[in-house]
Amino acid sequence: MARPRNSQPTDGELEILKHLWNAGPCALGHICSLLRQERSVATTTVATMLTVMLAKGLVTRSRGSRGYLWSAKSGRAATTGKLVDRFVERAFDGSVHLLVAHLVESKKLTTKERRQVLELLEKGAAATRKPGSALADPQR
Amino acid sequence: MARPRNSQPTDGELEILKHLWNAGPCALGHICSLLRQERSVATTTVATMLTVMLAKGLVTRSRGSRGYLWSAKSGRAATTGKLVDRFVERAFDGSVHLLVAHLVESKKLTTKERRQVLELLEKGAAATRKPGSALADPQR
DNA sequence: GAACTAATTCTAAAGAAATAGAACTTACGT
DNA sequence: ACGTAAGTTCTATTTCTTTAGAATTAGTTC
Repeated sequence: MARPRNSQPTDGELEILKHLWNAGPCALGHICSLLRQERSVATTTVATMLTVMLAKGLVTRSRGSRGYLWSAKSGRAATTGKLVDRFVERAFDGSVHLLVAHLVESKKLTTKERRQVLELLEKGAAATRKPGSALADPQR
Repeated sequence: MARPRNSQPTDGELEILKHLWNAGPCALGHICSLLRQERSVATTTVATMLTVMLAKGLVTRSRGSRGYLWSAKSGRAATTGKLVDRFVERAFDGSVHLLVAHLVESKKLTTKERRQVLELLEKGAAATRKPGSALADPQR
């Protein structure tokens, strides 16, 4: 069987994935119009990107009325999780705690956001799940 | 006047910056030996990267006994902050709150880390909260 | 001061990413 | 059924990153 070829999406690929997550399976033309809400792009450019993404295992496709319907292969949460993992590895030497400390210490969180985070932590701590628990598995 | 050319460091460049942050101004050879703790790399490769980084405004250099001494231009915190900004923009459409929510909801934070985050938040938010708030006790 | 070696600069190739033109296929509407 | 527009595939260019050889410059050492 073909190796999964576990590549991370590039910036452009991520834009496409976001639209696919929002809209579900799309034809090429629809993806193009979604992207064109932000910037101009040729149809063939998007087609080439989708082909690359197919080879990378980021999208799947099924026959539609005309051509294919393209879908994201992994869900938003799973993909985002991998992106976070990679970023933490790259910028914080793998320490999530360092990232969170940075966020909290920087001015990036408003007072309101801080309170919302506290609430989230409260909920999370209430369940007191030990590490390794199957809860919140991003692989969906 | 020369535009600052405000580029983000690539993965390889970030590795070099990390070493410069730790070690302070270094000669080329020293940077190479630091990098070679992880992987093998030719001296000319590192030299080329440093030249590119100089053009990007990521490093500065001053005359040393032999050749230059290279230094990171911006500190760790400032650079990391920009990296976080960019990542949040890219993966979470600019919402730090979404990133934090993801971290809290995923299993990425251990119970201990969660408590440490709470403590950090306590410090930061202390001014805005009323004494005796139930939020102060994560183990409840 | 001659040899050794660190460092620099120049050149360049390979790979990834983004871009799109050209040509071909095919479904849809009238 | 026939043309148009959508979709695909192939090819190709540009830019960026990583990589490093070759040639050169210049301290260090003996």
